[in-house]
Amino acid sequence: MIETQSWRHLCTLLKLAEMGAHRRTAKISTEYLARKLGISQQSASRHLIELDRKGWIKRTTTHEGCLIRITEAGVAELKKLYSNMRFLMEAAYPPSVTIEGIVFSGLGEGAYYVTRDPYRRQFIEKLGFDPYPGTLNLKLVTEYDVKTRSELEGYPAIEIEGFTNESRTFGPVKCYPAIIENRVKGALISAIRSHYDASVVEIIAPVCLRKHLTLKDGHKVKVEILTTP
Amino acid sequence: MIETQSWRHLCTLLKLAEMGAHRRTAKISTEYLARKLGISQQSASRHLIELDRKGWIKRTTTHEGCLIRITEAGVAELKKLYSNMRFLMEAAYPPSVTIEGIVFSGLGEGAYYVTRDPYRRQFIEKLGFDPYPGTLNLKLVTEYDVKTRSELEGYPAIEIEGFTNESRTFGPVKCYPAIIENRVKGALISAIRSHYDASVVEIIAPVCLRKHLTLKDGHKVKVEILTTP
DNA sequence: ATTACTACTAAACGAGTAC
DNA sequence: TGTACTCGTTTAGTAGTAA
Repeated sequence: MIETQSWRHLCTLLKLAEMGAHRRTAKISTEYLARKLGISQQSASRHLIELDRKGWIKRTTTHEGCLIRITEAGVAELKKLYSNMRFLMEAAYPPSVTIEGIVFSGLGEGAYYVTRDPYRRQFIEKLGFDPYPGTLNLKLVTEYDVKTRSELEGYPAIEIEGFTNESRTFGPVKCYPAIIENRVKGALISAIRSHYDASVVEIIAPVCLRKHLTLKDGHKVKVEILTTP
Repeated sequence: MIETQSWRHLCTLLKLAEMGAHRRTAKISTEYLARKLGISQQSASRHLIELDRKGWIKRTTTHEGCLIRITEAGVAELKKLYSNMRFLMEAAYPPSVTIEGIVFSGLGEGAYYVTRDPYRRQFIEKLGFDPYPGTLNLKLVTEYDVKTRSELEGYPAIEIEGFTNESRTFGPVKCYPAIIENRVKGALISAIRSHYDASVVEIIAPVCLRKHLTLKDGHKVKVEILTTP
């Protein structure tokens, strides 16, 4: 989110802001800034030169110290970091989690459920794609993946309503938008079939994932689940 | 506020938090972290070791990556930075401003005003000290200092009410708690005497500043004004 | 007083590689 | 795959000092 090279400059900028330079032109000597940063006067001087070159501060050097004002661009950098942190500290759940599982073949009922029209229409409406008729089954093999998947239950999901037709009842389904193998947008769906345990997940996508990603049974697949729908 | 040496670690910690490691144990390979930070895998590895040693993260290395969880101490560091930034970005005025002025002798009326009982009782009650009978006059010589002083008008001040006695009316006074020469707590007072212009300020303190700081006319004095009373 | 240059030192980094 | 060590290189930091 923020380039590493910028960090050192961001620190200095933050300290300048603590001295009020983001609201008003502040008179700050390099020696004073250096003391506040715990570095040498020479380094502080260099930092200021670099920040100026970068356009993050506007500076006038006088024989009594520097008159420093953080520019719009500089303030924008600080705000970026701030809103980033605010999101981080105040969000109740992470923006995304990643799990890995091993491809295996189910009994093929996935296709049956996914293509039931009441489900399908909701997938199109709420997920934004018409799912390929079939699900990709993944077996979660590590304790970490199973735990991560179970934590998903606490996060907000896209709810697909259940329905009843002449012969039987189809339960509600929770969907989590996901990115499969960093490339394909799809969704993790839960509870279509309750007879699989917590160590199994099913993935749908607008395309046939097996073909599209040339997957075979036993392959390991990475799924990044987006928790902010 | 934050030691310079910590900043590099704080960056890495922040990135780990972005991956959710402040809420849950996250599986993060050094190579992945390195890519996100824009550094080498070796450096990321070293950073993790150092964060672990520092007690900011708890780590288990496996052959599939590291299981990383930010500790209480680590989260505390992030929160410290966050609240620091929040204060910075959301406050309407800086926590303190510093001005410098040259000592000069007034006509001695400062003592008269400061010792009027209705004023004096309010100084004791609202500023927490009994002012030395007399004011230190400072002439602001740079444009910067005059401008800074004028900005003070917009900040919240301690209000001393005016009063009327048998002979005349004494106007209200605004006070700003201040630290003089980094050592003595006092206050900048405004509008006791309106015939001085904006380039003059008067300082009161519980002690005689001229004696206490061995000041003479022409000496330069630094006053840090606290804007959060 | 200041700022900031040059020359040098210390620290961080990353390539190669062992495990 | 992974992590993390050594070691040469690069970068950041400091001391001295000119302006």
